[in-house]
Amino acid sequence: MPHRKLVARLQAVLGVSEDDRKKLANMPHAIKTFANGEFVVHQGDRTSRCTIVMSGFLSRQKVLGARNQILSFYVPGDIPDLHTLHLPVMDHDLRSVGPSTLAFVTHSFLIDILVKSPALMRAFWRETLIDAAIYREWVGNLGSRQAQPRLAHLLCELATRLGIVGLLEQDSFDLPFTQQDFADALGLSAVHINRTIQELRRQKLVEWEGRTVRLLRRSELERLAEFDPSYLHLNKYE
Amino acid sequence: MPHRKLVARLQAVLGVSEDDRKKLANMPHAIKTFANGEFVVHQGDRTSRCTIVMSGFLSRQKVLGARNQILSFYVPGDIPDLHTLHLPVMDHDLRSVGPSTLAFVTHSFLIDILVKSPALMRAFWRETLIDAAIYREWVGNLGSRQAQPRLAHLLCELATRLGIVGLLEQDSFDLPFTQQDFADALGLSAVHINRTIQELRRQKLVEWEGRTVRLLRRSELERLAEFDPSYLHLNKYE
DNA sequence: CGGGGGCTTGAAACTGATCAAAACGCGTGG
DNA sequence: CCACGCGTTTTGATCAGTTTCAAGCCCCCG
Repeated sequence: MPHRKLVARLQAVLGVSEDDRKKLANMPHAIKTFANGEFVVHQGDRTSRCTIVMSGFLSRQKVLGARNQILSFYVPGDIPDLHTLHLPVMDHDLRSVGPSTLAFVTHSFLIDILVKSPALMRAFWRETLIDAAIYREWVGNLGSRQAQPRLAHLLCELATRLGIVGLLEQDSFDLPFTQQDFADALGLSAVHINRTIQELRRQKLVEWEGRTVRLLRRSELERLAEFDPSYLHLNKYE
Repeated sequence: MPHRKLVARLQAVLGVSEDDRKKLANMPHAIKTFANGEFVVHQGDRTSRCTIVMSGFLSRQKVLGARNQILSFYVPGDIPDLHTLHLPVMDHDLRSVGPSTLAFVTHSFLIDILVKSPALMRAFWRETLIDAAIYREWVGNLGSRQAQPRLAHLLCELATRLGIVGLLEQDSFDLPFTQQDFADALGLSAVHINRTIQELRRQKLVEWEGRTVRLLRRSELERLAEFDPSYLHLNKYE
């Protein structure tokens, strides 16, 4: 059952019936692995299938002038292009950060099961709304915080989202991101990201060696980042 | 028929049948006017109705540290809190910028007509997806452009969105926004917004007196802003 | 006529960018 | 097993864009 993480997420986010759970578990799908940096979908593509992240990470990005702006990250269990159900032309790229394994499900199949199950429709719509809430939070993060709290906020978000799908161990997680990736996501230069990380290390708020990040004194870090997870709408009634 | 602008928008965005159009036109609703700066909904409120902007402007905002970050603007025809259908707890404030007239429609009524009309469901879901696409664009705008193109991009977006609902005359439009509002939206200081406006004026890219903005040499301005309206998904098949 | 909010201006301070180079680490091929 | 090479991280120095603070101005509204 390859969609375990997706099903787990949908359940965490909104009660899904036993019947619907079966439908999800038995979705016809194609599986493909992607190498680091490989494009999954290009800006301007018209697509007729959705992507489910099974392992690894994706970034949504857009080339703006000289920059490669990252608009969001996706973790296992996410459906980064669920919106293509109703907006089939991609207005940005989807790219693998580190190696990843993805499942593809056709729009027609999804539409079919959504039409038959209002609860599932609601759950999927809700997923796209939470995606939007995350962008909103990023707008606030980029618009109003300086480098240190800005980076801290992203780390808190990633930790929380990874926690939902069981990829967090004692506030520690593996990320295939380079410092340049953080720079691209946060609107800062790679050099400044480096110095900001060092500052977080110096303050004993994170351990960060290679691709492994551990949040120390997480509540302290969340205070610094003004992180309030309510925008992730983890409670299925909110 | 108070929802003319909304109906016009939904038609522009996705074909809606004659029957559905009637349903929309006859929605039971309450109308209320708001003064400049008045709050429509507060962060944390649990709401059971949606708001349609009939005239004026709303801003979605959140207090972050010392800043009052504006996350988006809404123009006539928009439904700024459509997402509360599935995420009833607001994670930010909704506030009138200048005086506005708003219509309120209950969730229960909307759910009812959406369940009965898949086309309408699709149209509304799509609206929330376009809302998300706008946030994405803002993330890119804040993360990768400096003051002048950043402001120019926002102006181009507002002009385009106002154009859809017929509030643009020869690239000229009225905005009740102060320079501080632009600062709050763009993550810049009011002083710098002021200097940036002056620079745009000096380059004869805008006329900007009081509350009236006119875009001169719009294509030039769009080039400066790297503005590509495709993210607004005005074409109903994209 | 007075008051106040918004706009404008100037000067100084600061955050983060840029440029450049060195150090590090890791996989590959010899 | 070592040497090479390339991408990433780190460091230093200088530079640029933007903020902050402060004051003055303008204009509309009461």
